Amino acid sequence: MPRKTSAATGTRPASTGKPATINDIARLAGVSKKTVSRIINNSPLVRKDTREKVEALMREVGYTPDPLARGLAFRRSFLIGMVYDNPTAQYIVDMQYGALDALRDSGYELVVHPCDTRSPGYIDGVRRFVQQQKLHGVMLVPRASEDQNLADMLAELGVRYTRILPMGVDDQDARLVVTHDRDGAAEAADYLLTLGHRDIALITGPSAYRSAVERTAGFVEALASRGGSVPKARIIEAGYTFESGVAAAEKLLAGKKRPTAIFCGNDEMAAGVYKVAMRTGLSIPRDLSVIGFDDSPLASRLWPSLTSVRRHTRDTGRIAATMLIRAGNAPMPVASVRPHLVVRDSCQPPA
Amino acid sequence: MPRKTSAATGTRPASTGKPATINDIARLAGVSKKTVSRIINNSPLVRKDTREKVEALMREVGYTPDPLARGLAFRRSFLIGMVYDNPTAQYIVDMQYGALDALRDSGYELVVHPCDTRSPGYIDGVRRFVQQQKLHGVMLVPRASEDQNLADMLAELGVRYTRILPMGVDDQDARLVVTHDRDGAAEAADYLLTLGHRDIALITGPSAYRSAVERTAGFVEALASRGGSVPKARIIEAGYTFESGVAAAEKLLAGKKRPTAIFCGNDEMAAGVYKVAMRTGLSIPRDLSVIGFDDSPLASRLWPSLTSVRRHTRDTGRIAATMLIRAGNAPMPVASVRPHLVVRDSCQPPA
DNA sequence: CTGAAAGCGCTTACAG
DNA sequence: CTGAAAGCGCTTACAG
Repeated sequence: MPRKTSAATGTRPASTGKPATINDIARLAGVSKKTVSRIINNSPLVRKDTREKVEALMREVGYTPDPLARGLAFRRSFLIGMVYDNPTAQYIVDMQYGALDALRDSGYELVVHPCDTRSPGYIDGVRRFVQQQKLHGVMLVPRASEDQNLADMLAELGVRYTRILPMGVDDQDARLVVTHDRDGAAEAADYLLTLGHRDIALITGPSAYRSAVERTAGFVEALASRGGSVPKARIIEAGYTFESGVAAAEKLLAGKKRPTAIFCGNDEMAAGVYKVAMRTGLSIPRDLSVIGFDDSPLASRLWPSLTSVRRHTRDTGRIAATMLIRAGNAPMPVASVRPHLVVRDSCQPPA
Repeated sequence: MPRKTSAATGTRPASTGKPATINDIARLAGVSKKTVSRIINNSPLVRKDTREKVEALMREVGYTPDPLARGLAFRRSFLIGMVYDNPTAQYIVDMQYGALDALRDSGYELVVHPCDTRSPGYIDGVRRFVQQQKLHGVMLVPRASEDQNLADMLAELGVRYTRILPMGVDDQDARLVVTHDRDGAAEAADYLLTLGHRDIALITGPSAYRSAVERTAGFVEALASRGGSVPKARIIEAGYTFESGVAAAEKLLAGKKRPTAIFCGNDEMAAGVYKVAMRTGLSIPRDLSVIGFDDSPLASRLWPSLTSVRRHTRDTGRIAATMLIRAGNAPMPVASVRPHLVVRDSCQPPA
């Protein structure tokens, strides 16, 4: 049987199906495996021509180092964990896509780890995950990212992690991605004021969620800074769910003294407002203006399409993952992402 | 400084923070590391009392074998890859949750790998992913699962994989999970016939998707088996997207000879029908009955809530992952999941 | 700038 | 049923 030989050198054994190892490269290049290792790890202690020769060979052979072997020797895998406790599918998927954008061709892979922050043993579950897999880094996504105990556990383990948070927080061990939810809510407030609304109601997420607190504060403060205000009775705390949005809207729209606009902490609850308005015979936006938060696909599926605050989730995920795999412990301790309002058809000046 | 000693033996060194290794266990148990290895791998070649003694010790110490080291020795990691090319967030997330249900406490982890089946190099991308990570197994999710070339590549690599498919297919190398989309569509047809509809239209997904073909066939055949039929002009091929649903609905609802009911290949397109109906002043379900497919969250967010076919995606993911990690190449080559109709408020008898 | 030795924590192949 | 030796494909620590 004729052996296929490398067109370039003639010395490389026929492609046997078995991937090349560091030993193959070292032998073929006539250097020690340690030199190959230095090249793999971008050590400066390699002569330029040696490096170029070996790199060319690695490309020709299609060599990539075995992450399992590297991981064993490094005592650390090439896996990035994404830890989250969030029911919104689009948000999670966008975050994953973003992370994968950053990880593509980096040699790192993304391992997903949803958890339930309300269950007592969840921190231990994350610890086992991180420790056993010897993760290279962990992305903490809201609301899991808000749990200081989780972050403390990770810091104690000495594993690097990023926290994606609606606002700044004091954490020396973390790399932070701040999403500035306040700004998005403020923009919504400005928009409604500009349209002429004065009687505005809020349906907020649970006050145990920082995102809910931030969005509410951002909205109320922006209103106040322009002379507006929201009476307490016009603020209803709901649960970020469709059903809770329905319940809140029923309260707000029951009497004859209805608000002319409602700002919702997310799109799900805004959809709940739509449902109640439809049932009640109220026309959006003629009788009632509505704004959501998330700019989920739902926003454009509703009729009329929903004005909402876009969060740039994919960018957020990309930045968070990049901070984890970037070489060195260099700067970039805090990154920022800012939301912005996407205007659609759910608002108009009050009657 | 007082050393903490094991209450049980007094011989175990204080927990130093460093996880125990197979050598620690062997030494402490007074057996060879090979015996510990046999126990880890459930070999029958271990005396019962030896096994129990060692297992108790492992539990006490909190020992879990290092997947990196095992992977290196096995030449195979403990990672399951999920390969998909699907834009629907909820579907992907449900599939992931299902897979994670199966993987929980199994020692395996889930690595996600979205891809673009229309890009030319995507199969090579999956190959590199599978080969470099030495994946233990791969889950192929629609529509990537429909690509025979992808499956062939995996078979050639000798890696085990599951294909989740709308219908049966001939693939000796795969473990199959058949979702029987036909049955769900047939149930929708029966329901509309029972309500009294005779002039029914279809908005289908792209005919290049097996799911679209199956759903259409299932619907049309069920109609035919009860004496009904759908004229060609009443079947519009769309793209599974909201926008394409809008365009299709505009055609169907333009003239005065409107159908009394529309069956859509997914919920996204059904939302498009809603939009056009709203805009046109048609009332659902009074003037028009609508059925979707997916039973996505969108279905209950729309008003009136959408009758739709539920797919049991999480179960599907759980079964597919289970087939991958189940020991041995035992039976269970094909599993089945069946959809069913969830009746809500979007249908009623025709006027 | 380069390399030979030892080791990461497991398993395979072989011997008993 | 049990174990000593060699090896998986890399890196660290040390020497030159």
